[in-house]
This record gives sequence, structure tokens and C-alpha cells, in this order.
Amino acid sequence: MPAEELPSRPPVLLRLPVFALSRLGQTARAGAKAAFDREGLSWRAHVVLLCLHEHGDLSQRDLAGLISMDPSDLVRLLDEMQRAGHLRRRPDPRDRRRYVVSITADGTDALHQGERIMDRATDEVLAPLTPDERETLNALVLRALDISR
Amino acid sequence: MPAEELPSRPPVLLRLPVFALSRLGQTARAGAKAAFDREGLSWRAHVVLLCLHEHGDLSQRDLAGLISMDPSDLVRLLDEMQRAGHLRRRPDPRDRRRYVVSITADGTDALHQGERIMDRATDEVLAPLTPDERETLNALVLRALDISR
DNA sequence: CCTATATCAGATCGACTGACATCT
DNA sequence: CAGATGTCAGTCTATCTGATATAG
Repeated sequence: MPAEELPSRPPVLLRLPVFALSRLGQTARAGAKAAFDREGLSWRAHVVLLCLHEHGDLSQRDLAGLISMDPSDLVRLLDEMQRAGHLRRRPDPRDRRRYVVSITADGTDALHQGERIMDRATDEVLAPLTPDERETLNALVLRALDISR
Repeated sequence: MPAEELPSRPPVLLRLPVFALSRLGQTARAGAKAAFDREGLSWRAHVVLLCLHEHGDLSQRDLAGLISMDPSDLVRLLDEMQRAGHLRRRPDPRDRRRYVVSITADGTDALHQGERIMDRATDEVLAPLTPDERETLNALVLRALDISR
């Protein structure tokens, strides 16, 4: 329970919870993106690698669902990642409409590298908060997301 | 509606705090935007009206700073709002480079209408949370923003 | 026949950049 | 003169739509 000197009132806009949430979301995303850019990696690619590592091989449609990206946009991201040698696309023998997307050894390397970057970026974004506060924030964010989709 | 037994672990991506924050920010922004769209209003315009109501007359540059919008982009937003009769731009007699932006009576009406819309949108976004939790979330978000900008 | 998958082309929107006229 | 202000034009990115070929 940090004895916070409450700033009598935050600036107008930040008194709007949706505005504050939107703004923090932007800074979080921008911070992560910048951190990955600095190392010549893509944070969107990292998200894909994480899913592949966790769920194993996936179809493009399932992948798109997991990361809430439009399937048609995912195509181009996967193109880049394939060109970088971080994943493989192979036709699914059980359903010839689908491709089986799987992570490669190079992709796994990039994943580990990305995890370090992500950890540092998270630390920067949440720097003003204590570990307890970070945990509380995270729990509340997850609860808020459960219904608001 | 599957009765969610709390998944002992949240899906991969949501275990990344920056990802979860980014996602919640997106849904919050999208929810607000949709709510305003439905009523034929703009949530970005509402943010401007709020600032004008709180701070009184402002230059475009000061406005841009308050809402963290690029001044050159603000020009077009103000054009629309002026066309809608929600604000006035008048040359500043004390500094002829500047315009004094001020809210009109119609703008004040739109502000009040927007406040109702915003309240409902906020309720939707934070629906899964109790009032106490909402307050905690808000305080933590503000604290996180204080340094991470 | 209707649906699902992956793909492509294009529209749209918000954020950002660079240049410029006017004024301090 | 350098710097600030409002403006315009253009780029870039992410997101979203619509159409299509192929397969279930």
C-alpha cells in the first residue's frame, strides 16, 4: 500500500478511464515495438513465434484467431517470417486448403532473443510500479478483457 | 457462452503484460469509438471539447499538446468541428500567429451528450470489474503513465 | 451448392514528416 | 536572424473490405 501523495486531480483526459487505458496501451505497444526495432526484430513476429512455440503447429486461420489479426494481413507477416527462415509453411495432408505453419530452429532462436527484449520492454513500461502493483494491474487487465473480448 | 472456469493460466499472449495492456487499450478505444459513431459523434472531437471546457480558450498548439495529437493532424479535426459549429477559431490579438480556439454553445451541448456516451462506453469496457477494482485499475494505470509518458 | 482457407488488391484511418507562409 | 504557429501535402503503418482460386 504505497502512501501515494495523490495529485489533487489528474489532467482532464486521464480522468477518463478509457482514455487512460487507451493511452497506456499505446505507450506499451510503442515501447515494445521500439525495443524490438532497435534489435532488428519485429514484435508482431515475436507474438507469432510465441504462439507457435506454445501451441505447436497451427493453420494460418487458427494463428490469426489467436493473435486477433486479420487472416489476410497475417499472410504478409508470415511471408516475411518465412523469408527470414523463422517458420515453415507446408501443405496440410489432412486438409489441402490449409497450410501447417511451424517454427524453425532459427525461429526458436529469435523467440528466445525476443523474450529478453520483451522482458526489458515490460520493465520499462511498468517501471513506475512495484512488483505487487504490476501483478495487481495485470490481474485486473485480464479480468477486464475476459468479457470486453 | 461457455461458463469459463478460470483457466489456471491465461492464453500465452495475455501472459505478456504489454500485450494484454495493448489489447485492453485497443478494445477500450474501439468501444468508445463505436459508441460515439453509433450516435453520429466523434470521440476524438469529444476529447477536444473536454479540454476546451476544462481549460477555457486554447491555442491549437496547446490543444495538440494536451491531447498528444500532432498539431498538423489537429488542424483537420478542428476544421470538421468548426464546420459542425462546435467551436470557433479567432485570431489571437496578442499573438497574431495564433488562433484562439473556443467552444460554442452547440459544442457544449455535444460535450454533455458525449459525456453520457462516454460513461456508458466506460461501463461496457469495465463491465467485468467491481467499482473497487475499477478504481484500483485506474490508479495503477495513471501511476504507470506518470513516468512511461 | 455452400462453406472454409489462403491469397491478393484496394480502401481507409491514424500517426508521422517535410515544407512553407506568417509572425514574434 | 532564429524560433514559434498554423497549414498543407505526402508517406507509412495497421486495419479492414471485397474478390478469387482451391478444396472440403
